[in-house]
Amino acid sequence: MKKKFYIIDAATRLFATQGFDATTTIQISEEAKVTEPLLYYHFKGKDELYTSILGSAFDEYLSRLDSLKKETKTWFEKIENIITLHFQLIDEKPYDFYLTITNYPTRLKDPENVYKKSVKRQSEWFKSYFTNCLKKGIKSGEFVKVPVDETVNVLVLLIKDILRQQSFSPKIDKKAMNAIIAFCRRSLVAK
Amino acid sequence: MKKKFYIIDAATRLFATQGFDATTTIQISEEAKVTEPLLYYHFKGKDELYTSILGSAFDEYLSRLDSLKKETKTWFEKIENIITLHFQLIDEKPYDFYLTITNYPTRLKDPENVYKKSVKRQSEWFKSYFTNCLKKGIKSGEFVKVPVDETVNVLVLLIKDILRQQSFSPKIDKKAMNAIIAFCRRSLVAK
Amino acid sequence: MKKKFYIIDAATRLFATQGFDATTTIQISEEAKVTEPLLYYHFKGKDELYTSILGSAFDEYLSRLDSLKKETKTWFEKIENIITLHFQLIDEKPYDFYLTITNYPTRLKDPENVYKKSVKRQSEWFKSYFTNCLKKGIKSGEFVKVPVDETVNVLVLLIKDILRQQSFSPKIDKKAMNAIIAFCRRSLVAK
Amino acid sequence: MKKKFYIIDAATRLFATQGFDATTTIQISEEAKVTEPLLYYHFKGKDELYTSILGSAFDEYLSRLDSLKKETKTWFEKIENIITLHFQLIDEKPYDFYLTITNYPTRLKDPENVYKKSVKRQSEWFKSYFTNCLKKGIKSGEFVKVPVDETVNVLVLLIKDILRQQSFSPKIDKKAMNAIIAFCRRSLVAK
DNA sequence: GATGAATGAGTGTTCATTCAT
DNA sequence: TATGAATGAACACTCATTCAT
Repeated sequence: MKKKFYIIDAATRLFATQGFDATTTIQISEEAKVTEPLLYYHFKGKDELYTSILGSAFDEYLSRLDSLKKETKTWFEKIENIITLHFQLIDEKPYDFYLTITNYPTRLKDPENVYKKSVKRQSEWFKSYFTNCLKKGIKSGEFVKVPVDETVNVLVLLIKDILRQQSFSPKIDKKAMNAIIAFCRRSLVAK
Repeated sequence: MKKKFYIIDAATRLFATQGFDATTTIQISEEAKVTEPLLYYHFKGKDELYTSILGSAFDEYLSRLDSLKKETKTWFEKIENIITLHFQLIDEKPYDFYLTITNYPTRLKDPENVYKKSVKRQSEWFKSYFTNCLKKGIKSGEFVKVPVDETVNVLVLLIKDILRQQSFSPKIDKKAMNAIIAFCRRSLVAK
Repeated sequence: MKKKFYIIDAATRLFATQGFDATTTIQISEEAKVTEPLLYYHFKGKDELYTSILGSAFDEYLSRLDSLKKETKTWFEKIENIITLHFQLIDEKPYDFYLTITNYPTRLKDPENVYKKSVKRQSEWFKSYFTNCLKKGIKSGEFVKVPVDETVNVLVLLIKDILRQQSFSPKIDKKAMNAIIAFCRRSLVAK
Repeated sequence: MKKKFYIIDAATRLFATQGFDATTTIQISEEAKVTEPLLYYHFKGKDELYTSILGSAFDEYLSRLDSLKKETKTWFEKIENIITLHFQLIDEKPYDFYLTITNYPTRLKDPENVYKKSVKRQSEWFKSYFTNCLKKGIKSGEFVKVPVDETVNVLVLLIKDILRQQSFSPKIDKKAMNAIIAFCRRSLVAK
């Protein structure tokens, strides 16, 4: 059972750094210090190993999103929290969370649509979260009047790039994080 | 000679949509309506075909950046132009320019460092362009006082995501474009 | 594991009869009644398969040379023994020993210099063996006075051709063997 | 027409040094400073190019054998002459004459049996030449009594090895040549 | 749980050869 | 004579996967 964990660990790292196609089952088994057939004992195949990892990553990702503080003093604090959270996530598990934003490997079979479903959930989560924030913030006068839907997209875009940009850097870059937060605050919060 | 162009065309499309590893030489030749060995007559191999395409894409990309209007009324107009340009680029040649921001395929051999050199040039271009804009704009009072280096990074991040996001959509999404521009303007331009 | 032996066996035969370049991996696998990839499970590639076979052949060859009787009544008997041994070797394993004298395939990669090292050992062995024989035999008056170094070369030449000539004949040709021995005896032994 | 000669020249050199299989038509054309299709204008293909070269080489070889002095004082002089001739041949055209003794490439098509016929002629020439020498020499008392047929084989063997051994050395090695002649003289000529 | 041995299907690449000009 | 462009057939090799134990 310990060995199963090694496999997952090695595979996650390799998939994230090299991509699905460039990672071979032999590489995974060697990196995990395990023989190749064991991989097939624990998983149906390379595809299932990937979707399994991806599924877990998305599950944790979404549950972390859900665990964000509900109560905040200002609406911008909600946006700030989400940016901060992503820097934390990447710091904890860079490879796992990076996989949630890489392109879906074209050759991967995903009969249960693990990827598709998760992406949909994630995208809906963001949309509803940011839409709510913006609408309420504008209404209360905290935010300037911005076109809600389009601005939501800009924010999602920025969030994704945090994952992409930071994934393989070792430590939280506080300056980068604060710059992004400040950039958004100036753009949204009314004087 | 016409056939060489077909090969480049097909390869660009496939590399951009499927990735380097998932694209096979036989796929390229079929898509280009050409036999496989012809690919090896015009290029040393799959690797050279890729780096050749990537090199051209970067060359055009960088020359388009250089051709941006030097004279502008305001400093923000310079930033606006660069955002607009990227929407145009993607509209013209979505596959070519998408390749400039995808991850470098780990298994690709690039003995002449086409990729590395181009990325360096591109990154230096952006850094110098945005740094100049911000410094001058702040000095003149057009922009609010922001930490220059960190804000440059935020802008670069946003630009790259325009390429990524829009690459496979057919038409320029004016609303999305204007939202990004407006988002940046509010964040930078002093009232 | 039995199948690994079949591969070696088939490869040896084919390399010896057709040469390295003219022998394809598929031919070897068919001859060995094995699938092609198995060849790559047991050996790194065609090159390593060849050098592995060549290495074993040289090892056995040199150990057989070393096992020659040390004690002989006359010095010529030593030369006679070496000629006889070569007829025996070819009779036992015609393909293996033939490989030790064929030209080194120009396209073969031999990073550990299996071939080069073995050829050097072999050539030094012959030189020292024959030089010793001739010098001692001349001193004792058994042999006529011949220029040692040059005559050594003539003898080596003759030995190699025994391997070459006999390799693909099924049985020891006693007449041919005795003719060579007699030819040498008349040329060397004093009346 | 000059270019045809370049092709033959380059091909001969490459075939001799690398072997038939390891030599590609591209290599030949590059070495000859000619384009590949020209090779097919002058010859039916790689096979015909090889057999053509081989045929010429054999023709010249056999005509040189025929041109040996008929009149000699002693019978051994005839044997001496043939050894000397081979050192000369190799000195003049090392690649051409080397090809006459390399193994016949298994994959080569030779519909007119250029190789087979030439080898037969050559072998018959040697047999008749040496048999005549030995018989006459023994009868006249110049040679010791040796078994003719077997000794002929020994001599042929030695001759072939001269070609093989010397082919890629630049200059005639007089010492080696004299050693071989002396070796044979002692073995054959009666005191 | 775990593994050494084995394989079907495919991958990038090369080669001798031909075609159109 | 001469060549740039093109191809059918084959080649060495890899990969995800399975089987027997």
